[in-house]
Amino acid sequence: METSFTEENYIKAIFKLEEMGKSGAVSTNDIAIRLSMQPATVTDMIKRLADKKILTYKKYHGVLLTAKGKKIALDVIRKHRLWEVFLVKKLNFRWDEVHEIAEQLEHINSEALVNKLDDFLGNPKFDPHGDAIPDKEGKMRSVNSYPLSTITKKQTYIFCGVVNHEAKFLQYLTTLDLNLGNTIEVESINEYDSSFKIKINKKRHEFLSEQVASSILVYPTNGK
Amino acid sequence: METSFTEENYIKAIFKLEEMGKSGAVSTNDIAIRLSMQPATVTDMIKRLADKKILTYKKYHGVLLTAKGKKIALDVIRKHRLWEVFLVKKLNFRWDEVHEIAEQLEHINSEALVNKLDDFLGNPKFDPHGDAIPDKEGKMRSVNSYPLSTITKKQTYIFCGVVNHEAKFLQYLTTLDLNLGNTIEVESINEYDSSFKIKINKKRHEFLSEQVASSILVYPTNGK
DNA sequence: TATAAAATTTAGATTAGTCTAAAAATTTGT
DNA sequence: ACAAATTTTTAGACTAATCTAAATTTTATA
Repeated sequence: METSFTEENYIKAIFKLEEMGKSGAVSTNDIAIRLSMQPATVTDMIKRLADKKILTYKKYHGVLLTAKGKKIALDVIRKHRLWEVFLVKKLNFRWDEVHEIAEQLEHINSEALVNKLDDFLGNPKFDPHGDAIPDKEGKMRSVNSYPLSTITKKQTYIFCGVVNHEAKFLQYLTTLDLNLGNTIEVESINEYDSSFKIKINKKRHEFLSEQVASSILVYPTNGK
Repeated sequence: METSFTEENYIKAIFKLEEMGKSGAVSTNDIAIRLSMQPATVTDMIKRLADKKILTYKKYHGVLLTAKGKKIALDVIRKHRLWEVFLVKKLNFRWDEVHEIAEQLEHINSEALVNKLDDFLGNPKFDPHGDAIPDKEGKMRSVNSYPLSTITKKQTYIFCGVVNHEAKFLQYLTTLDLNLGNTIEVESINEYDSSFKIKINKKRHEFLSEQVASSILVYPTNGK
């Protein structure tokens, strides 16, 4: 019934790959790459997870989480994101410092703890990177947001999340003083290199490369 | 350099046994009993810890922690006790509920986290059971307290700690509404069964068996 | 559509942490 | 001080999680 630290990391990785891949089974290789592990190791583990009914596995054809597997993944993600809120809001960590610590805290096993933590934090719906926090049942808000790089209309958007959680990237946004919830007014899009000229919070003008724009999620100020 | 979850539990157990035993090496058997493990398993582990210079080991003659081993133990104890304060003061857990959760949290590895947690809690000196919290350097307050059962003088004492951390025992104290910091006035001591008649906070009269009195730590209100 | 390339699995090995049973060393009780 | 009891260690085995190398299956391409 219990899942080990290691198993939880596999389950989380598979959950994220399923989300990204949109439809279709998740391959052994993709899991191996995501976890920096050898494919042979992954084969062993997915056999064990299949025995535990956490996923379905067809030899040479990848895996899919069962409902049970998805629930475990969502529980771990819930804990990860709540702990990130705690670290930023209560302990004053920066948003680029919390990921590694939350990777440890997410495996602490106590239903009472996660629920009391949730209440203590005021039942937040989003973590410091703008990711939605699943509730006890695994349900979470779905926000219609898009990478800034896919935007073509020159209008005003709200910066509501990041795709990339690397410290270097987050620190770069901090140097721009670009924070979650800020408005981003698209002033022009460079056809040649797909870079953006924007105005942040109706005040400062900034330049964003395509690389940066593709890691920034926004939604339009009007429709949402 | 890093210590595993399992190693940390051995180190902590040995530290506590050294404290209890007062002088002399800690035996394989005592460690095995404390950790509910087979002596053969303990022998294996202490060999590994000796290789890592965490303790000194002489075959058939038990172990003693090195300075390095003691520092690791104190770091784990510091984390355990700070997390207990967090659970009780911030998340409203009862003092009888926090031990198991803190047993997990104490192994989270992040110096920044423990130090920020310490500050967030206001740098507490004692945990919810009255145990002193080591600081960054491993130093902690030493309080001259004694089990109530060793008291012979009929005077007023302060209830400042418990020896026994079992939930059942703590819950019993809660039903008596006997809390850390309360005054305990010793009214009489039964010679026959060593039980105590006391007055709590100058208000309520209660009866404590020798068994309970031996798990309660007090210090006199005048001298300390 | 046959074959080369890529992905996946199998086989065999390693380490940490655990066990039981047997052997060895120490301690204890006359 | 020696035999019995107790404690500790050794030997051999197991599981979870990992690896490398070789074999197999699938996929892509010419």
